[in-house]
Amino acid sequence: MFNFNKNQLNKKPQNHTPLMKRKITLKQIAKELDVSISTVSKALRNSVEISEDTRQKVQAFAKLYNYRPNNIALSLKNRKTKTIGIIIPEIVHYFFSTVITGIELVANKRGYNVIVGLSNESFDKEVINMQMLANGSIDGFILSIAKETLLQQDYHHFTETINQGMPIVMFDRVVNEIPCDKVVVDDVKGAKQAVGKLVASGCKNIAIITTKDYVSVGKLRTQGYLEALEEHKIHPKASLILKIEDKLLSDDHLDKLEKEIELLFKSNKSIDGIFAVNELYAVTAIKVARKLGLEIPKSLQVVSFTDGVLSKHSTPSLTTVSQHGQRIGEKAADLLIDRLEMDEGDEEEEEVYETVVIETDLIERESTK
Amino acid sequence: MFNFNKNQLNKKPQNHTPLMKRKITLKQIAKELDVSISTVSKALRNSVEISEDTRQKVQAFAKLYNYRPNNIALSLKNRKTKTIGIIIPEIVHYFFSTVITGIELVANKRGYNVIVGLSNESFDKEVINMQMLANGSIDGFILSIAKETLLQQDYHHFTETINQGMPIVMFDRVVNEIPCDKVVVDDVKGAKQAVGKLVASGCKNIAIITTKDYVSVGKLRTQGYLEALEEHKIHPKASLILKIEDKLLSDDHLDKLEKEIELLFKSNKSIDGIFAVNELYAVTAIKVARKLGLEIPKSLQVVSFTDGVLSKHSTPSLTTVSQHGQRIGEKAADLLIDRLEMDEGDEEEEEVYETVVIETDLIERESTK
DNA sequence: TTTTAACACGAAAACGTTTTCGCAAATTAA
DNA sequence: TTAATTTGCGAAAACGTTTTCGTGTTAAAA
Repeated sequence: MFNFNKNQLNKKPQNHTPLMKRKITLKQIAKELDVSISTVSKALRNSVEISEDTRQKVQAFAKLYNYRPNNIALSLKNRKTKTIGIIIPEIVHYFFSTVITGIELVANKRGYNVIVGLSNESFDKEVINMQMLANGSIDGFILSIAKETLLQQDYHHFTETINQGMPIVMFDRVVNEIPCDKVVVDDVKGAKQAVGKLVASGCKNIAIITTKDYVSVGKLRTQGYLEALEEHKIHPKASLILKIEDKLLSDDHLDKLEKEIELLFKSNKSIDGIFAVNELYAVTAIKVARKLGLEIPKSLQVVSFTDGVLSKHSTPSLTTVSQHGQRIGEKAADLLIDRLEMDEGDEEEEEVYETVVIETDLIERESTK
Repeated sequence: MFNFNKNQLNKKPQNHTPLMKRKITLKQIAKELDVSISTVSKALRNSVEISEDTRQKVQAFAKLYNYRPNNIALSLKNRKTKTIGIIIPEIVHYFFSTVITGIELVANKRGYNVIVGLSNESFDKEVINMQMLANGSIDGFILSIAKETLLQQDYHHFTETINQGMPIVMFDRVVNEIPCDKVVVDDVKGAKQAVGKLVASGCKNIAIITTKDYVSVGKLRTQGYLEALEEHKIHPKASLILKIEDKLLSDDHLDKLEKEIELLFKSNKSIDGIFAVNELYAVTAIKVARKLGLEIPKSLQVVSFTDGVLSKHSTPSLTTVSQHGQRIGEKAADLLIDRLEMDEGDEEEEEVYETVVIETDLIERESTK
C-alpha cells in the first residue's frame, strides 16, 4: 500500500554519521510521495479536502521521518514568534531567577518560549539587548529596569519599542512614565509591615539599611520605614538611616558595606532593630552585630526584604518580607500573553494598562522575637 | 534632493497611538522610493552595484524610519538562527545561574542570543522543551541533564537531536554515552582537595553528606572523598557516609535532612570534619552541629562544594570548592559556537568531541582552621 | 444523456530577506 | 558611427510554511 522509496531522499549520497537524517521538510515529503506541497500540508493538518488514503500515506511518512513544522517558517508566515523576551539586570540573584521560573512556567503552559537577555545593570547593554530582540525575534518583553537606566532616566528605548507595536510588561523596578502593564509588590506596605513587626516585638530604635534613592524599590522601602515609624509615633532619626551606594564592586564592596554598618552601630549604641532592604545587608548587619557582641534576636532583631536562600538557611534564619517572585513572573507572563492574544482579534483595542500589585508576606523566623 | 512622501506609507489611515510606526520592511521602503526591493537591499548593504545617489537616498530613508532587517526572515533564509538553546534543571540555583551568565556573556559577544528552557529535573519536560526548540528555533543546545533522566538513563532525545545535525554541549551533569562536547569540573579531584584540606587541618573522623549515586556529580564527589581518605591512610567507615535522597520536596525535605544529619552526629560522636557535596547540606550540618553544642571550626570543620551565596555570606562563612560556573558557561558557549561556525565552512569535518575540564579551586574561609 | 454537485488535488501568493542573473542605458573605445 | 564595456537596476528564486482559489475528475441528480 505505502511504498516509499527512501533512498532518493537525501541528496548527499551519505552523511558522516550513519543514522544522520537531517530535518525533513514539506517539500521533501511532497517530492517523495509525488504529490504537491499543499496536499502534504493539508494532509498533516487533517484537512477534509484530502482523501483518507493520501492522508494516511502522508501522515505515516511524516511520522516515519519524524516531521515537525519549521518554527522559523511559521513565525515568518504568522508574523509572530510565540517567544517572550526577558531583560533583567542579572540572573545570579534569587529574586530574578524566581521571577524567570514563574514566567517560564506560564509561558510554556501557553505555548511560548522565553529568551533571556541580561543588562548587567548597564544602560547600553539593556538597549542593545532590546534592539537585538525587537527585530522580529520576539512578540513582547518582560523586563526589570537596570540601575544605570534608572539613574540616567533615559527611557527612549522603551517608548520606541512600544511605539513599534511591541508590548512590554515591567516588573519590580518600574517607572510610571512608560505606558505599559506593570507587576510590582507594594514595597511601601511590605516595609511598613516589616518595621511594624520590629516595633511590635519591642524595638525602640530601629535603623534601616537601604540603597540610594535612585533605585526605585530602595526609595519605596525607605518610605515604608518612615511611614511605619510615624504610625507608631516614633520620631525618625537621620543617623539611623544608612543609604548604601552599591557600585556592584562586589569584592571590596562587601568590605565597605561592613565598615559602614559597623559605623552605624558604633555611633548608635541603642539600636535594637534593623530593617534591611535586602538579604545581603541583613546578613552582613548580623555578622557585624555579632562581632560587636550583640545577640540576635535578644539584643538586636533583624528583618529583611527578599525571602531568598540566605534568609532561609543562614543562622539565625531571617524574618523577611517575601515578594513571591514566582507569582510576579506568572502574572507578568499572563498579562503579556493576554495582550498579545487580544491584539489578534481586535486590533484597535482601547489601550488601557494595568498595574498589578502582588501582596507581600512577612515570614517570621529566628532573627526576631 | 530627497523628497519622500511619508503620508502614503501606512496603509491604515491612522493608528491608535499618534506616534505609532510599525516596523518597516524593505518592500515598503522600495515602494516609497519607487525602486525595487533588490535595490533597497543592496543599497543598505553598500553594494557597488548601486549608484552613490540612490544609496544615500535609501540609507537616509531607512535611518529616518529606523529600519532593521527582520531577524526571522534572515533566519529562514540563512537557515540558522544565531540562537542557542539552554536546558537546565532549574534556574533558582546559584551554580546554574552563574553558568547562564557565562553563556550569555560569550554568546552576546559573538552575536548570539540565548533561549532558556527549564526541565525542572523532569524527564518529560526536558524532552518537550528540546522538541520545542529543535524545530528550527535554535542552532544548538547547551544543557545539563535532569535528575530524572539520569535515573531513567533514557537518552534518546539527545541522540535524536544530534542525529538531526544539531550540536549539543553538555556541562556538569553529563553522560559518556552521548557523543558531544562536554564541559565538566573534576569532581573527584575537587572532592579530594576538599577532604585533603580537612585532613591537613587535623580532622581524624571525616563524614560525607552526599546524594544518592544516580546523580553523577554526587557519585564522583563521593569517590573523591574515598580516594582522599585512602591517600591519607584513613580507613573509610560506612557509617560516616550519608547519602541523601533528594526528592525536591523542599519543605519537608529540609526537616528530614536535619533529622538524618542529626542521626549521623549522634551515632558518630567522634566526627570532627564534614564534607558536604553542596552548600545546603553544609549549612544544615552546621546548624545541627551547633544545636548539638559543637563549635565551628574548633570542634567541627566543614567544607562544601559549590561556592555560592550561602558559602560567602552565612556565618561562619564556608570553605568551599569553587566550580567557576561562569567559566564553565563561557567555555560551553565557545565550544558550541565554534562547532556551529566550523560546520559552515567544512561540512564534513571529522567529528571529534572534546571534554573540557575546568579546574576547581578551594576557597578557604571560616568553617575550617 | 446531460447537468450539477461533490471530491481531491495543485498553483500561487504571502511572510521579509539576500543574491544571482539578465538586461537596458550610458559610457568608452574603435 | 558602430562596437564593446561599464553602470545601475530589476526580476526571480530561495528559505518552509499555510491558505485561498481554481480546476479536472467522478459520482449523483435530472
